[in-house]
Amino acid sequence: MPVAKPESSDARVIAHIDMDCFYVQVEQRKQPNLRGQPTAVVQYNSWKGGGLIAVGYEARKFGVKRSMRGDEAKKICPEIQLVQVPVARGKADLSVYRNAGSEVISILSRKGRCERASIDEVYLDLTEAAETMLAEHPNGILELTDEEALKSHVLGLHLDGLNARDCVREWFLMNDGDHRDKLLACGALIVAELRLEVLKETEFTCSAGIAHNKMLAKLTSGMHKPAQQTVVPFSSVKKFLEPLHIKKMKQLGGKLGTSLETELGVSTVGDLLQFSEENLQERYGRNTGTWLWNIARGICGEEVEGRLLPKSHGSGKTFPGPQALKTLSSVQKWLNELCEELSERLQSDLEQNKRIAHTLTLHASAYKLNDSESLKKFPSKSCPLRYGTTKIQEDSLSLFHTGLREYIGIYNVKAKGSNQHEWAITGLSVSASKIVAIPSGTNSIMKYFHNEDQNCTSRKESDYVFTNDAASLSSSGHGSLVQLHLAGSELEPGEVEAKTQQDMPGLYPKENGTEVSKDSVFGTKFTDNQPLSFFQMKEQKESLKEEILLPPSLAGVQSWVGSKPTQSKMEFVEEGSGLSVKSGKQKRKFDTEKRTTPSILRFFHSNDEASSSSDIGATTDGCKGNLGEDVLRRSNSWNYKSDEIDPVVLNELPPEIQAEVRASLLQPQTQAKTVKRGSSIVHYFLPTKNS
DNA sequence: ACGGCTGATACT
DNA sequence: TAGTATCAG
Repeated sequence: MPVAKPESSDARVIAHIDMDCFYVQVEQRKQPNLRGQPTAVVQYNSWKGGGLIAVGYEARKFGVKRSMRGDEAKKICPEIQLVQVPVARGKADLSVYRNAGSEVISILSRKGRCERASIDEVYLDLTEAAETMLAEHPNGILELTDEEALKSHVLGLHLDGLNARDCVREWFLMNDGDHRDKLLACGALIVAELRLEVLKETEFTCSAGIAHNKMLAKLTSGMHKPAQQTVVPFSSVKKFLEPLHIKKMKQLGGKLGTSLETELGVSTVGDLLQFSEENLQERYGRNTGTWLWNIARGICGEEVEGRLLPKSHGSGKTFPGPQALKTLSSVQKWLNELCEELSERLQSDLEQNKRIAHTLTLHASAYKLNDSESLKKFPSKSCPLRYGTTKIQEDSLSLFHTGLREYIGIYNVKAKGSNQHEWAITGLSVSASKIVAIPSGTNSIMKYFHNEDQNCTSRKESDYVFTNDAASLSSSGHGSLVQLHLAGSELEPGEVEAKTQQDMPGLYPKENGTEVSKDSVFGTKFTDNQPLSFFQMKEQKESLKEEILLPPSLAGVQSWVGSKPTQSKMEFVEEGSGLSVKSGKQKRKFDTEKRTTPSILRFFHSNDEASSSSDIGATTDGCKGNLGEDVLRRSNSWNYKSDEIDPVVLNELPPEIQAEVRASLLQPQTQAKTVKRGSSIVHYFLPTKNS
């Protein structure tokens, strides 16, 4: 749920940009003859004309609404042009809209920190740009105000008698005005400029809200559509919010908003003001309580995250009612389609953005026939993600089996075996998450992630095994380190070292290495045959929480040990299809814990003996087989908390590495506190230019 | 027996 | 953690 964040004392300038009926615009650009005509985009069309997912403004005049069926829309608006969403692999494919969104983002990210909020929405932090502009034009910005900015809507402006336009001009000029409002005026100018650039370069129009925080910007970006912008001066916040229905507020459109209405009798934001923070905390918990208290007053400290790329990719499809999947083979067929799309998107993310996803998750929805517990939810399952279409397909199917067994229950499995008519699948989706950027300058790693077609015919260098094992490997026992194993590769360790060094100049410390302090080590020891380089984390004084500090992709290229382990306390164990590492200490721990295994992170592995033999069981029924068990094992196999990188350690790294580590951090919300405003983390997420 | 598909976030 | 729930558009 919502989380409260204090708002900094300094005034910020935040914009929320919202593309106007985006999918429709994309289609109209593709087919210019549709411009000016009532248009909507529909998804599938065999059943009642398909579902509308975007409606153009001309069509809205007729009362056409999103989530109407195509047939309904035709009734209301016979002239309506219904454009279908592209279909690929038997399902809707939104990639053209995703790519169009990327075009926009790459333009908007020019002027400040930029956060991709959704496929057609963006937040911008324009504080620095606005401050700079104001500093350069202390006597007013009239000469800068262009036509577009003067069309802004300024909330709370009294338009008594005067021409609205003159009022706005006056507001932009205010010499006596509040400093904060002057900043907003600059922000409005910048946004107007950006919107024009977007229009010029993409042919898309958008609307915008400009305010001191995300909440207010978001709230107002949609107030005047299409192709207009709205400013929220500090002084008008209170009056603006008071009469607003609470369900209009982001996060309050659902159950929480309903609860406020029914339990507290609150219908407008103003009504919320009567409740003390303590009261709200008692009812909704500390975080949510404070958050509610704050937003009622227009306070919202949420930062604009510098993120231009999505944090996950997914591909899914529903199979409503009669189309529900009732056989394993139909499930497999559809999973294969979904995985194919996902794999394609992962591959292009890798090529365009140099990012690697680490987790594969399967979601399904199902109902049971003739069963009292037919409401039970199908469990989601996940495992480490291996690149390659068929690997993703295999793993997804295993995850499905694991989920299915849990769903129908172990007893039924035993009794009924492969009875195919106890369940029906109404929805399937596969997604890839924990996406981490590969540090720049490590292009060599790219070739280890190619498509499986290439994979089969090329060398077997894909035998790297990233081992990422908290607390088990460091000599101290408390620290952690991350290692890259070279298992059975045709490349010799020396070759790899040379390669890596060549690709990452400056990555390795100088000959004699750095001084190693007692508590905190960025140690690297080279011996002739045993290059041993690793980060060892500082021992936590207060807690023994395990922590792994680097995303595996980073860690993997920055440190590795030869194929022979040197640490005396370790033993390498062949287990299933991968290498495991155990320390004596950890062994005990694992033995007492249910189905825990030493950690192994394998991004991929070769189409090798070990993997194919035990990895994925037969796709037949598998009520008894250990289908999915390997997957389950892998799913426990790694963890790290990148936000727990010891700053002492981090600061000892070469500057460029530091930057990369920071850029790769997961959990940006904790990071946001320490990131200086305007420090350009976005730099590491270069926009992808889609042609 | 239809609002589909895709994403983010927070809790546990 | 992984898995669930909620929310949004």
